[in-house]
Amino acid sequence: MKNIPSTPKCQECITSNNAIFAHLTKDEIARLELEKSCNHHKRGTLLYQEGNRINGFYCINKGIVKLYKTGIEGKEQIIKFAKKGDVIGYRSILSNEMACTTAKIIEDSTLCYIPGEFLITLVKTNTNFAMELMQLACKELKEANNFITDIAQKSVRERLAEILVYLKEDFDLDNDGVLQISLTREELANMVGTATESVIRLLSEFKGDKLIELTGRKIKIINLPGLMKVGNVYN
Amino acid sequence: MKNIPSTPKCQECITSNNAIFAHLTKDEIARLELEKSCNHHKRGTLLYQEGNRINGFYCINKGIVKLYKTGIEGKEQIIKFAKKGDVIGYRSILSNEMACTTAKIIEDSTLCYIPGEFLITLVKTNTNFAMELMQLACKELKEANNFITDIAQKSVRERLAEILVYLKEDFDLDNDGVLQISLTREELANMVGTATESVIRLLSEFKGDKLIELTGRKIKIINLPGLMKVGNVYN
DNA sequence: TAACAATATTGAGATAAATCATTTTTTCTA
DNA sequence: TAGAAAAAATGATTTATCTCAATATTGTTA
Repeated sequence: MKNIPSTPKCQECITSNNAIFAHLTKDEIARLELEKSCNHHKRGTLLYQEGNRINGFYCINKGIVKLYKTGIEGKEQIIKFAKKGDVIGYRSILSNEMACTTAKIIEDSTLCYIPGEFLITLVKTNTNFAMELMQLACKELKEANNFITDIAQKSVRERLAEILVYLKEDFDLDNDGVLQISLTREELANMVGTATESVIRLLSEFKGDKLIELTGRKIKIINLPGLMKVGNVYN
Repeated sequence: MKNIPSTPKCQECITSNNAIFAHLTKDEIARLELEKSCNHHKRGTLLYQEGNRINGFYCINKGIVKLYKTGIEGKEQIIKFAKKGDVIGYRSILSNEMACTTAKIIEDSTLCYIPGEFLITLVKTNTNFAMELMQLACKELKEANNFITDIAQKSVRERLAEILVYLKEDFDLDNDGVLQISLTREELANMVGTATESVIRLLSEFKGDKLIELTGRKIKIINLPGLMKVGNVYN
C-alpha cells in the first residue's frame, strides 16, 4: 500500500492528449516541470477526501481513480471514473473550497501532482489556459446535467445498460471484447444509483438476453446496439 | 406574449450583487453598456432551446427562468430555477456548444442579453473576470454533484421536502410565510424527478403532518425544521 | 496454500412509487 | 365573466426495486 515516488519529470501529462496544457509557453512548461511531482499510487489509496481542503490537483498518466460522494448511511455515489488524460481536484482549487468528492485509486496509477498556487498563477497569466480549463468545467457541467436527467427519468435497468455503454466508450474493450475496467457489483450499483442485488439480477438478465457475457468481474459486451437500445442511448 | 424592449442601459446587472462583473474596469463597464441590451420577457417565453446554438448569455435582473432538459417521452427535468443575479447561457458560449438546456420564463422577467463574443473578449482580457466565471462554473458543478447524489439515494418524499427547503432559501417567503415562487405540481415533480400524482400525495401528507399549508399553488411553510428533517437537509 | 474476509448470488417478501382512470377545482383567455 | 382548458385531487391497481437473510464463490494475504 506504500506509494512509490518516481521521477518528478514524467513529461507525459504535458505531452499526452491533455488539452488544458496545450497552450502553455516554453517557460510555463519549464516551470511546471519544477512544480509538479509524479508518483505511483497503489490500488486502495485515498488521494483526498470529501470535505477536506486540498492543496493541489492531479493529472492522471496511468490507472483509474474513482470519484465519489458519500451519501445517506455511508453509501457511495460515484460521480466519475477518471483515467489517463483526466484532471481531478481542480474544482476545489479554483473555487477555493473543500473537496466535494473523495478520490480513491481503484487501479494502480501514475499521477502528477501540481500545487494549487501554480494552477492559479497559470489561470491568471495565461488566458488560453484559463479558457481551456473553463471549457473543461463546462463540459463536466453538461455531463452532470445529463446524468441528473438520466437518474431522474430512466429505470435502473436502463441506467445500468447505459453505464455499460459509457464504460465501453471511456475504457474500451480488450481483444476479447471485455470491458477494460474492472468493477465490483457494488461499484456498478454505486454508479447507477441502485442496490447491489439489483445490479446482479439485471446483469444476469442481460446475460440471458445475450447482450453480455459474465466471467467473474469480467464483462464481455457481445451486443452493443442491444445494450444501447435498452439504455436509451442515442449516439 | 410580445416582449417589450426597454432601455438598453439598465445598469442593474452590473451594480447588483453580481460577482462576475465585480472586477471589470471602467472601460469594460462602458463597453458592456454598449454591448448589452435589456428586455422584458413575458411568462411563457422561450429564451433558448436545448440543442440550439445561442449567441449570447443572459443576466437576470428580475423574474424567474426555468432551465430544463427534455428527457424520455418529452418529460422535463428541471435543472435550475434562475433568479435575479443569476447568469444563464454562459456555458454554451464558453464551450462553444449547443445549449444543453431549454430556458423558459416562468415569471415575467427583465433580462440583460450580452453577446457571446464580448464574453470571450472579457475572459481573454480580464483575468479576474475569467476567475469569477470559473468559480461560478465550479459552484454549479458542485451543486450538480450534490443533486446527483440526492436523486440517486434519497426517496421521492425526502427529495420533495428538500426541494421545498431549497426553494425557501433561494426564493424566500413572503410576509405570510408563503413561498415566493409559484410552481405547478407538475413543475415540482419535474424538479424532484417523480410523477405529478406523487407530488400531490406527498404535499398533502406534509400538510397532514403540519409541515406546510396549501392554498392553490401557494405553499406556506409552517415547520421548516420538520421539513429539513424529512429531507435529510443538514445546514 | 490455508483460511479468512470480501464479494457475489439467489430467494422471498415488503413497499414506495408509477400508472391509469375519473372527478373536481383552478386558471386562463376570449 | 363565461366557458374552455389546464391543473389538481383522489382511488384502485400494478410493478420495479429494495430489503433482509442465507449461502456460495471468489479474492487476498499471512
